[in-house]
Amino acid sequence: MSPVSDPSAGTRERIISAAREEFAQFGIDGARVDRIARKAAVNKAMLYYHFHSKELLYEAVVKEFFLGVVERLRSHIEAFENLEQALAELAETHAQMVKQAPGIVPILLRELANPQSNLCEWIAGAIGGSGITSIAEQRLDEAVRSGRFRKIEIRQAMISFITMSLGYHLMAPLVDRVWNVTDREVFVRERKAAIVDLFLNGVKVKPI
Amino acid sequence: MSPVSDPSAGTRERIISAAREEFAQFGIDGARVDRIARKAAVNKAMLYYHFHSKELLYEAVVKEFFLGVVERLRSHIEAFENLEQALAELAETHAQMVKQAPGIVPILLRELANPQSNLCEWIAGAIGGSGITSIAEQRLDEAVRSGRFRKIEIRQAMISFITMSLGYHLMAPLVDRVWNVTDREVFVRERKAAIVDLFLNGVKVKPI
Amino acid sequence: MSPVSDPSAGTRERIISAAREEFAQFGIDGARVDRIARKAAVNKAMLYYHFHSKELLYEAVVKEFFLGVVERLRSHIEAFENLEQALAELAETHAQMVKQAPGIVPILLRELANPQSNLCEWIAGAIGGSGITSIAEQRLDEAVRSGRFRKIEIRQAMISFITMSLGYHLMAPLVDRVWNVTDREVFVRERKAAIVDLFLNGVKVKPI
Amino acid sequence: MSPVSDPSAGTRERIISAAREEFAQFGIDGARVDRIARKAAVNKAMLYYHFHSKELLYEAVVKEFFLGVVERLRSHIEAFENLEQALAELAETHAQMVKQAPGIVPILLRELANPQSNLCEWIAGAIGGSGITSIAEQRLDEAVRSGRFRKIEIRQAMISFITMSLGYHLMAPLVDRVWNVTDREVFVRERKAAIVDLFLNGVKVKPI
DNA sequence: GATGAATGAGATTTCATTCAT
DNA sequence: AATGAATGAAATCTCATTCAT
Repeated sequence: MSPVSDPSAGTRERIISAAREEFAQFGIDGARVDRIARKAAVNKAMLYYHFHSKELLYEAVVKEFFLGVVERLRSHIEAFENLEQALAELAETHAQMVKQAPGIVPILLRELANPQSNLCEWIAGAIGGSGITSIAEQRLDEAVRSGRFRKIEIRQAMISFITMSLGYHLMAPLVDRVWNVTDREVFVRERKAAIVDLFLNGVKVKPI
Repeated sequence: MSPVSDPSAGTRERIISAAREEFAQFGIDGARVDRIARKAAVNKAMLYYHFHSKELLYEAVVKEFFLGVVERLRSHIEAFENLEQALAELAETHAQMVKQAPGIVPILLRELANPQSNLCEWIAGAIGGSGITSIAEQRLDEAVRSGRFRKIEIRQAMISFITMSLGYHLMAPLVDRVWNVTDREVFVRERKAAIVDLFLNGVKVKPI
Repeated sequence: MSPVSDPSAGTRERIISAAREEFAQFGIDGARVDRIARKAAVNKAMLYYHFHSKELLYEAVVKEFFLGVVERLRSHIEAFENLEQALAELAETHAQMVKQAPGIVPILLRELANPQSNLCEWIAGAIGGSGITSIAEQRLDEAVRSGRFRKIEIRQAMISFITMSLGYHLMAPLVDRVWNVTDREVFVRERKAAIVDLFLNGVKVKPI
Repeated sequence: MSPVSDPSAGTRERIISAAREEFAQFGIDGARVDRIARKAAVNKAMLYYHFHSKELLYEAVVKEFFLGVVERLRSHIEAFENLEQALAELAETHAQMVKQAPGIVPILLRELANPQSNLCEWIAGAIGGSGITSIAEQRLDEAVRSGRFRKIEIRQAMISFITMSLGYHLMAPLVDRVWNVTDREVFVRERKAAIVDLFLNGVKVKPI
């Protein structure tokens, strides 16, 4: 609630940062331009000087936010050649992302909920453009061709892993209550192992 | 946009139905009381007569909506003793639910996004209360004890299946674009088989 | 400045009346919605309830205003068969109109000044639709055919009379200063005779 | 909309010129300082550096504009001794002025509409100071004294001619629609003759 | 002379909610 | 149960003007 943005940062950055918080907490409709300005310690008119409208400010926030996230994802992933490690790393990255940039979860959720969202399109483009998915696809493809993995549908498999990993973080407020998860920190650590285990076992060719 | 509710239905029902649409499309903050009243073909004051406030109307809508859904879930699930069938049926039920009550997805997403939501709590209660999870838990437990399944963490396994199934529906607007899903109908059908296959393979004890 | 509208009048009427004053004094851009609401002794939101926007309120005001004026013009004119009397009556009506509905002059002036005005079109339609001009045209035509008037261009003649009569009222703030008109009341009385005299002399066939 | 002012012209001139356009189109209340600056291709602050306020800029524009116009009027008029020619020339000058400096009409109209305008006073002074009216008055006076013209009220006559000539240009958006003037160019040419004819016939002593 | 950023006051409009009937 | 009109508070956005450089 109090002004959180670094006052030495540029005005534009302070606004973006304050807006990110506000949009994360309240969504675009619930967000209040007044509050954003106050948090950013700028005159309300400055918002409009820099971003023209609440809507465009929102877009700027989301795009900047996801660009950063996607970049981090990409740089984390590509280092790994070993698929087992890569999966673990992916799950770990999801967890860290959620922890370090918590605003991204509600923002993403609300975009998923918005039937007119053109930002989903944009986000998909950013993810696709980063090459993450094609790297993953290649690795899985190799594993299947080499006979290490069963003849699974690769696309479905990728989506399964993503939903198990990221999907949990999105659904956590509900899942945690239904399954009585009390210490999320611990749970997430265990989950990382559990989903890699499930996935690999589900996918690998059985001996004999 | 046009009044959709059956005008012969009771006023209360017409309002609930119009409100469900509105809240699904716009969320609670984006929803407009005027629009709801117009869609329901009632005077705005009537809406307050029956529901006291936008907030309470929202709660009424959500609770009624989820009660129905949970009830349907439960009735579908409990019939099955065979776990393989039950999993397939669960995935199928998720798919049908999304198709027949499409408003539920955005509403759920926005509740997940709302940090102060006490409705998540309520929904979790409804799900827990329905006994679905405990039935599932028992079955998995038996399977592990009997040695058919590996010694997995049951809770994580359940969550993994749910996220693979329901999680996809929540994340579809993004996932479909990233992985270029064009015919969702077909994709969902294939997915049902894929996740049951992955799950069972991932979970079963391997033959020597 | 003080609330002038009859508080017993209907809300809509009070708003129209207050708005007429405001628009006459300040023009649409200079007008303030706050002031209109205060003058009409209504809540600002009422303006929007009844008229949707400042722009539409303005249109409503102008249309209502001119309809009244045109109607008065028409009823005054058509009584006269004698053309001399009709001209005098027209000049008199212009003078009375300006006196009794003073707001109409600035409003008309500003519409004339507005290149995008579609209200000028509308006003022209209202005038044309009232039949005033065609009555006038017929009478002049008869006078020319009968040989009482010279073979003048009727359209130019009509416009000449109108500009001499109404045009003075529009240009009065300037004309009065240039020609040092101090008592406008007297001046207007004299002018009525002067323009009828000039017009008839200018138009009539000269006795050999 | 695009910057129209000659960029090689001095800053001050560019601002004046852009402002003239803007004020002509929108009036002082509708004019936007931003737009003027953009059209003049200068920084907004520059505008304040040179003119101190929107109001003063407006005054500067109007005064410069009308000084030019009055000067042109005067130089055109005084050459003529023959009154018939002088009248024709006056009408012609009005027409040219409107064509060459079209912004002047809306500006004048809005000043006429503004009850607090002190610019009307100033314009009247400029016109009076130029001597146009006194020249005209003398000539008419001579004509009456010499017996060529009837004993008309000279002031009314002058105003009648001015309103017939200039008044048409002010009221053209309305008049053209009411009387279905489609080719204004042609109409204005014919009008010049028509009003001189009407005026002289209206004013001259009839033979016997 | 010139600029980009900043500001305060206020403009129009919106919206959940209530009142009188 | 039902309505049209009314309301207050607040929302978004605008705009003339000024400051720091």
